[in-house]
Amino acid sequence: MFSKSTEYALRATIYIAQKSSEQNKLGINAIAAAIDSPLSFTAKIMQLLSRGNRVVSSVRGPNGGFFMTEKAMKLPVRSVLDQMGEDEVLEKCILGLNKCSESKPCPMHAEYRQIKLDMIRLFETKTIEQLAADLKEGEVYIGNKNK
Amino acid sequence: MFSKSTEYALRATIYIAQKSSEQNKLGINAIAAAIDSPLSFTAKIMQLLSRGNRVVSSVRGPNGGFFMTEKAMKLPVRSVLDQMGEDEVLEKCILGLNKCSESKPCPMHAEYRQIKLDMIRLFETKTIEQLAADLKEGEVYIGNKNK
DNA sequence: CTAATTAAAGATAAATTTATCTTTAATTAG
DNA sequence: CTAATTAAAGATAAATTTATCTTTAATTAG
Ligand code: FES
Ligand code: FES
Repeated sequence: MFSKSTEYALRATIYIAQKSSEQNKLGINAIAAAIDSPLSFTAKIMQLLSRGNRVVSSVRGPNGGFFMTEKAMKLPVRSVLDQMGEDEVLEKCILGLNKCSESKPCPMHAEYRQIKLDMIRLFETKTIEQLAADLKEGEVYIGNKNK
Repeated sequence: MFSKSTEYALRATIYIAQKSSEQNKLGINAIAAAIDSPLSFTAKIMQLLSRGNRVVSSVRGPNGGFFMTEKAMKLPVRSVLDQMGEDEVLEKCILGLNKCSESKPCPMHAEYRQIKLDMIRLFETKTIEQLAADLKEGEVYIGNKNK
């Protein structure tokens, strides 16, 4: 479905939303360890994810790190896709035609249509904050280690 | 969602199902032109797709080419994924955890669960033949050119 | 101001996917 | 049997994605 970059970005965002605040920032080491992702690659992804401080915010220097504002946590999960430049990914034709449309549909379009709409609705209505809350409950996992 | 290889494989299969028969085989040129895919790459994909003659069948030499048996056309679309070695793709965790499961779910699992089941059901119940029938009606497109 | 700390930026590298091209094998028509 | 035709197999190459490493810039504590 998503690229590794986007997967890590989603996991990192949810983790930061749950663990950090402007007073308590998270370093890249803590993030990569928690979401079980390659350190340097995750650092690269965090650059994209925090660019413009729209979704995740970052500060350099001692006591610096990554965090999210209360406002950013209320954004839909889709914002992470947008920030990563993957905003088209949910709209694509499942058979790879250049464009998914009602007027020139592929053979799977009619059946796939509702699934696609459900997917878009999920990403547009669910907020980062809501996912972070589930993580806080401890009933859900963000890495493979399940420490 | 799928790799380019799998997208071309799905499109090629549906096209072959609609246009070919054991008496009327399709050459690789005709297939690539119809589904609007790169010729040589498609040839490679057709090798995988026809290996074992499970989904698509192939015959070499004059009047050779690709075709599908009546029986193969009744297979679920999922068989194409299996044949391409992409049989795990529908089962994956949307956040990229090693394993999607009820016992160690990711933060999106609960909401994604139904979408995933819908997707699996679509690929397991819809047959290649059914998709080909829609294509025959001309209400549906398998390439970008829409000739 | 200086040293320490942290992310940003940039340069590469490794791995994978996508794509192309050439040679071989099978099959058929004549 | 021979020539023609077609896919299979194999060797590369190009492009993209994933990953790593080094240098730079920002920021803070002292
Ligand atoms: S056109 Fe293929 S999914 Fe909509
Ligand atoms: S565990 Fe992530 S989708 Fe099931």
